[in-house]
Amino acid sequence: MTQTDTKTRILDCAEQMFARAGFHSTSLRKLTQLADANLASVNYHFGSKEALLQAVIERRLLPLNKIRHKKIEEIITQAREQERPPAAADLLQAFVVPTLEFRNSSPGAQDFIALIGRSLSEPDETVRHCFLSLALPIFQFLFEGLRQALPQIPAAILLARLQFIMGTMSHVMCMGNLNAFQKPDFPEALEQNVLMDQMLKFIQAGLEAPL
Amino acid sequence: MTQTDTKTRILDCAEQMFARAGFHSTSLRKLTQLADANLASVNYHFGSKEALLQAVIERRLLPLNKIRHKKIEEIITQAREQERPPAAADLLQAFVVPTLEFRNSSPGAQDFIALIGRSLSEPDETVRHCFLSLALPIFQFLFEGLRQALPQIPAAILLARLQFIMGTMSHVMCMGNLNAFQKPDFPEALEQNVLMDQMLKFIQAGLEAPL
DNA sequence: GTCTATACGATGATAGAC
DNA sequence: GTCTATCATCGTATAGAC
Repeated sequence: MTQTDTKTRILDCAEQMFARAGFHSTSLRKLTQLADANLASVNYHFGSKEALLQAVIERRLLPLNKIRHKKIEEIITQAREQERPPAAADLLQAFVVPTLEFRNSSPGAQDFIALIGRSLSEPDETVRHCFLSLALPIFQFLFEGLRQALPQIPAAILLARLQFIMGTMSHVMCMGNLNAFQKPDFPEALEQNVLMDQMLKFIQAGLEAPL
Repeated sequence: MTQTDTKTRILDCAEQMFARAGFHSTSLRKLTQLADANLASVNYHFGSKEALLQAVIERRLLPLNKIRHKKIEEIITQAREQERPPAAADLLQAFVVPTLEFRNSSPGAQDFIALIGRSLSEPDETVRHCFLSLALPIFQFLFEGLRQALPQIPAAILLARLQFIMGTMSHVMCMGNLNAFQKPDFPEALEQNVLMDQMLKFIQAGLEAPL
């Protein structure tokens, strides 16, 4: 065993490469080379390339989801104690802010967030499912909270709006501070914190848009 | 020459397969098999797989962008004649509505819209650039219109909001009516028209969110 | 000009011997 | 755990038939 064991090194490299080049464009040869591991070690430790992806996502998403779940739960119980419905803005923040904090917690986390941001619109069924199966419970929990917060909005419409929010988020998470529209006569990209603050304002306004 | 010529058949099949399985997951062998063409014909007609993608995108995006450009221009000149700034909602509609109409114009167009929806968050640099280079001018034109419509919003923030809008749109375009969160105890997906109407309301509200 | 058949070199994931 | 072999498949190039 070296400083970090083979399995962890593979996970770290996979996270980075899957995020930056995409799952299918990442070859196990390059990956194991970068991770200073043998080509066959991926199969040994994880079983297959897809199982590696699953492991990469699980490693970070399960803890993150626990935090998000707890925060959302706090908002809901706090509101119930005060015998009022939870505020939609609070619920959104409880979901988004931990994601952002997590994202800034380590370099690998940033890659990871980009990875899951993309997973939502992944063409490949299996890859998308790999992410969705782990993410659905927290989406559902957030949705239930929002139902209480905004009972005047029909459930189907609220769900659609939640999807819009996920679209916005996943796009921002993918791009990071890299502005896709960057051109000479375009304004400079916003500072990261400001961008995230603006995103929250954007999705809050959209969520509560007039019917 | 058969009913449709080889080049068109290849374009049609590529559009469908790139959209549904992704660019890298689509092999030229399966593609040419489906298009009832020879493996080498892609290289003969287009030069390479990437050039084929470029051709697929150009074929539909150039005409669509012309329509969008014209509509946006109409809104702007109309506003100028009445010596008032254009309305942000009108500009957004001028951009979004032709996209939706186009999307419903043919089955292939639906695949195409999904394809470009995904292109915005494509990990592969070359694929993303292939789309962005064709889409940037119309983004920029829309941005200029929005600048006039909402002069009170700082340019950098407005640009960020335009990015959020593109994120929402691309997500919806990718998914189509397929609800990613579909689960037993979730509400039914909205009808297509209602979904699009809701999307417009969402992005309009987000765009004009309080600073 | 179009299309076909076939070959090439590279790379894919995986499995079995060590 | 590693090394190496294996075999499928990839995108592309080319030579020649219609």
